Amino acid sequence: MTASAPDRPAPTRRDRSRSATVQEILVAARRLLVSGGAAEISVRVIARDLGLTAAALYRYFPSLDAIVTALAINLYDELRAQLEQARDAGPGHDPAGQVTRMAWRFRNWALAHPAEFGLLFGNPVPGVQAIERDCDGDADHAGKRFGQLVLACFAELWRCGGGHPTGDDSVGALLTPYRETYGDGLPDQAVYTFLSAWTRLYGIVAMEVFGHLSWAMTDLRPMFERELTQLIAAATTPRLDTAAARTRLRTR
Amino acid sequence: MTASAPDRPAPTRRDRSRSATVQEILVAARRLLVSGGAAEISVRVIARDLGLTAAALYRYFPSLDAIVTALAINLYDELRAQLEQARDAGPGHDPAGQVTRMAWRFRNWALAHPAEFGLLFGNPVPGVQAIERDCDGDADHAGKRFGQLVLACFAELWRCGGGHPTGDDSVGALLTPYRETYGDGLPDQAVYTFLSAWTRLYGIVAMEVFGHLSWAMTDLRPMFERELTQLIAAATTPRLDTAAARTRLRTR
DNA sequence: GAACAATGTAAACACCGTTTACTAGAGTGA
DNA sequence: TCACTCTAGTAAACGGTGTTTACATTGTTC
Repeated sequence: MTASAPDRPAPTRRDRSRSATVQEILVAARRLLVSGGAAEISVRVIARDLGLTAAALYRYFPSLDAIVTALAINLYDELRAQLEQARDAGPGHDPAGQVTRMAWRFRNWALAHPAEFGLLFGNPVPGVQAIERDCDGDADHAGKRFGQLVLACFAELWRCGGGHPTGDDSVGALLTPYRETYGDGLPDQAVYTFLSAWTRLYGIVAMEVFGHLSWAMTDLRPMFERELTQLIAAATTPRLDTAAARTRLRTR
Repeated sequence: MTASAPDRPAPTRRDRSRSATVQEILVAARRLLVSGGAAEISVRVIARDLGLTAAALYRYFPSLDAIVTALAINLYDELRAQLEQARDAGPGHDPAGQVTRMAWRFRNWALAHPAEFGLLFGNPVPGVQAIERDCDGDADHAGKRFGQLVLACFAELWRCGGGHPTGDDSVGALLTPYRETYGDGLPDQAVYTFLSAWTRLYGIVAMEVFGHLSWAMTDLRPMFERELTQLIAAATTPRLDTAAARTRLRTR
């Protein structure tokens, strides 16, 4: 991140001091994010926290948006590390357990860090959109890497569950962005099922974190749990849910 | 909204001029919202648009947040009107068709008005949170009225579909906020199924509007369609999905 | 030690939300 | 009609923001 050349040019004392300051800036930025949302992040307040002038921060970041961007990348990394840890916190080859643990870890992280979740997965913010814009086609895209992490486990679950391709492959055409990055190692149906599952879980977590369902429900944990077990089942024995629903509709 | 007393005191010429200015303010605020998100809404820019001084706006709204709040209420009303129109744009008694049309209208409105959707259903914004805070327990709560509108049709669909209560009523305890406002005219299972359906559709729409799935998928319309047909089926013949999934899990 | 890049500052610019004091004018009751 | 009140507007100010500029200082390096 800090070293630009592929052959590390022996980080000097100033380099270390510099990256330490960068980290201090991001820590202060996160404190502001937590205290009152992304709008609260301010160059002058961060500078005050570090005992600096606002103008000094421009030696480290070209703009406020760049600070928000760097913070968002950090948060993506943190969340990804959380999921990796959850994935590896169980027995050897157990894709169902891995996916389950990762899903729960995601929900727990989101509820414990609502402001951070809002920055990454809520309303688009200029600094966060920049991540997706500037890294187009790059495998280093934070959102892609995050999706890829979960998808890898889900794919293993799909394979072990004996996922057969169904006759319905109408979704294939929609997956071109995915194909461009990850190729065609997985059947359309597997990728689609994963994206549908991810969307369902995201919806529940977002509803809960944003409080948009608080007028009706106190706790969305049971809903998350049901959805999750259903999704694991759908991944191991695919087609059952959708095929049943379609048959049911046709016979009405 | 403008008249405070229950017996209208004959709106004078000044009253009309006043509410016209209020509307102008909200129109300008919406233009800013559309142009670049909620953060773009600014007292001074609105005033400039109307040919006024910034201070003049404080004769109409006590703060910028209050303007955002009023705008959000307006948007809720607009969306509600859209859904009502979609509901009534079909044959007489057809709850399944009504719910389907409302769902599609919701998605279309969200995609056509991403900034507005973001204000209402995205990251919590101070001015929008105020709606939910100040109207606590009040039936005039915008979010509640919105939910109630869809729920009414869904409930009719549930009744006509021969919805039976299942043995699983563990979700009842979670619905206390709902019960406090709407009483117990509907079985727990019906309310829960509705909330689950609403959450699923919300997740898909939010993913698409916010662009969080653009790295993998171009168009979430087919996903929305599948989810919707599944949900209609689940409402008319409940228990089938969850019961099947649970049995499937148990026999693994 | 001299040259040089990195890091900091102070000051300014153009914005922002909000408050205050003040004024022109419309509406109203005697 | 006159006097009074209330409304809707203004200008000016206060403290806040992101950002740029010119300048000073410090640390590294030859």
